[in-house]
Amino acid sequence: MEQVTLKQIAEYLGISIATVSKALKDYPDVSQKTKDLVKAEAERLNYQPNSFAVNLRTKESKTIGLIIPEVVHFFFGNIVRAIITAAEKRGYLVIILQSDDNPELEKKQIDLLISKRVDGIMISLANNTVDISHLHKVQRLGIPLVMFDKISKLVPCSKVIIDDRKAAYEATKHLIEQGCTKIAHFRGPLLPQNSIDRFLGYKKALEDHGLPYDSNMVFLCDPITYEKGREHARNLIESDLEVDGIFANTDMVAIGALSVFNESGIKVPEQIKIIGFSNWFISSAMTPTLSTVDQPGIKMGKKVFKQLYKELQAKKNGQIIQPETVTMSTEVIARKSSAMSVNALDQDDKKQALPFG
Amino acid sequence: MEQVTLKQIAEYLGISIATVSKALKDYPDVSQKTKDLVKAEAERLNYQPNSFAVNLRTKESKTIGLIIPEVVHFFFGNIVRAIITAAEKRGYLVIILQSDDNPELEKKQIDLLISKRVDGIMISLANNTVDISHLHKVQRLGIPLVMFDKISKLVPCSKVIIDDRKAAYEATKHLIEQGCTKIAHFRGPLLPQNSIDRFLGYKKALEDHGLPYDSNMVFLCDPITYEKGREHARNLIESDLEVDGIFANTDMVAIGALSVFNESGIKVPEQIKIIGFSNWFISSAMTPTLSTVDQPGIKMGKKVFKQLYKELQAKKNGQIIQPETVTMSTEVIARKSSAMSVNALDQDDKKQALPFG
DNA sequence: TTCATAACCGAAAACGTTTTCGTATTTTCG
DNA sequence: CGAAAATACGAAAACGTTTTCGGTTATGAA
Repeated sequence: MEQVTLKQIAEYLGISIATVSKALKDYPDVSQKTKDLVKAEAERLNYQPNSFAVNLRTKESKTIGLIIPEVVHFFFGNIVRAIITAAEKRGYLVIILQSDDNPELEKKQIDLLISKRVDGIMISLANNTVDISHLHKVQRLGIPLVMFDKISKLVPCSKVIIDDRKAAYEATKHLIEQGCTKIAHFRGPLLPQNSIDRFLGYKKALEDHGLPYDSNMVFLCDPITYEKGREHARNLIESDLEVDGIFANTDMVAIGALSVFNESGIKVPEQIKIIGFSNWFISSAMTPTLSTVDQPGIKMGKKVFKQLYKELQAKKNGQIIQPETVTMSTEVIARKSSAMSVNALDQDDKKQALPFG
Repeated sequence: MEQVTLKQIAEYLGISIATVSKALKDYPDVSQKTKDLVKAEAERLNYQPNSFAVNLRTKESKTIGLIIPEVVHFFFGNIVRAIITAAEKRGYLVIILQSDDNPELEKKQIDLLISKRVDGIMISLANNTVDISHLHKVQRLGIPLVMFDKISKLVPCSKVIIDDRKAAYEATKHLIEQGCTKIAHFRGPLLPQNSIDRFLGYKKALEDHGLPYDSNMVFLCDPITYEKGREHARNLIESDLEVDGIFANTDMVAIGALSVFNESGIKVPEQIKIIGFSNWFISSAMTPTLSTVDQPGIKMGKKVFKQLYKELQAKKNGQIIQPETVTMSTEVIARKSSAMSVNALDQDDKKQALPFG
């Protein structure tokens, strides 16, 4: 029932606590004989070190914190999964907190993690976080910090991101190559760097291909939801705008739009082509299948932890490490929703997102 | 940079550590004057108790563990989110581990949580967990344990589940009420109680409505994936089975089947009606929208934590608590994929057009 | 004044581990 | 054989907190 302690093993064997401790950790100044004895006894009693005491003594918890806006989100879900797995391999556990895109909450959660004395923190910012004093606090306390996806350039820490601008450029370019000349953009909120960059990439692609930019063709989705996608698709239908392509900030929005077109008898991709963003699993299950931009969640998660781990090690060894920014590459996944002709092959759809369940 | 300790506050104010500690916790044997002084100083120095020391002293970590088969899963995602939020409100943090439906891993993770000395554990079992000795170990150590969704009846702990059998019964009944008489079931793996119960509910509904049960109409989906749904839908089309309805073990499978029908020009719901299970968000975004059974993830998550919290409190007060099993209610969500045809004659014609092959 | 009582404070143990440093014993080898 | 070196072990401090219990001072009543 009660957990065994070093003391009990020591008393049983008639030796000191110190020796028991050292024997279990293979210190060189313990004879092989006592090591064997101690280990056997520890095994027999099913000894497990009391991590509270270890934490107090070693001043580390082997626990790291992760704050994300939303767990129930395909992209983040993949990242979370990858981080948990990678961390576990290195003996770290992950405490996950969800900010609900609420900067106040985010701040509180940082404080919580600090008070729990986590060894490091990984965070993807809430959409409208502007005050970043809580992150500075983390750095002031010397706690390794890695930001990903939704980052702030004002915090001098390592970051793992994708090149949203380039990705959006490629997505828009894809539509152009498929023959679109009047491309609308369903953009995300005004504040986060991501949606700004995606918007800029869209705009740049138009310019580079000699297409006019028209601000009426940009629809603001705040929040970025399925419903907003539907709403703007209806707006589009009722307006007198001529549109033959849509680049949506995220798959959710694209799917919303797609559903409206399906219901209204507007043919996708014949009458209008659509491309989303993130490559959620579900995008490959739509009818027609949704073209999108693959955002490598799993790779990113791995990288995020790897970076944090590097800094944890550096801190242990008393080294100072320079912040690094890693940019992950993305890839346009061409599916039917942006196909040039109905006959267009959908064969190279091997790049599937991971299944849900 | 370095965190402030009680000792520092004590030295600064020229009083003892004990008094500082007690002042901060409003012990009655400290004068108001010193309380004010201490609190002001603590505030000024931004004092935060060292949780390692508190843990060691109080023997609790204010941290609980959560093991689920898959984070990237709509249903679990909702549960996770609800648990995290509820836990946070009570001052608990949640360590999340993902078993990947792997019993070995599950076992290791339980050990990890035990060694981290979490105050309690919540778990949804891996699909093919049969050996439950690790759970008995948890109970032997007196760690409060709550199981949910994927449970084992062999473990005497509190459980939060849905009545899968009844839910499946209702879903099947719904199809019957919509006019289906030849209903196939895409079932889940053989082991987990969930898929057994859903299968039994399906069978019972057939019997109660005078429809014959045919084991050829039951297709095993192991694992329960989109791909399996597609695969069996194709099998169905190529077979000479007459089928006018499908009850799928989960939305993912249903969506897989739906996509095959869409591609093959088979009209849903006119030629075949489909109902899924879980009410993933995406089911409402399909074309046609997918009928399903709503599984209240958020409510369940709240309940799971509430139950665990109750047991944590009981343990603190030295009380013994009887395990409780809470059954959450589900609800059939009727959407287009199971809608009755507008024209009854039309429906009859279609029925004759079957089988597909 | 004297004693009982209340109010306030601090010494110290305890939680279980890690690690330094000192000491006792054994071994080595000229 | 004796000194130096290697080997094996333990005492004790430290991590920062909580809490018991005893002691000191102020307060009030007799």
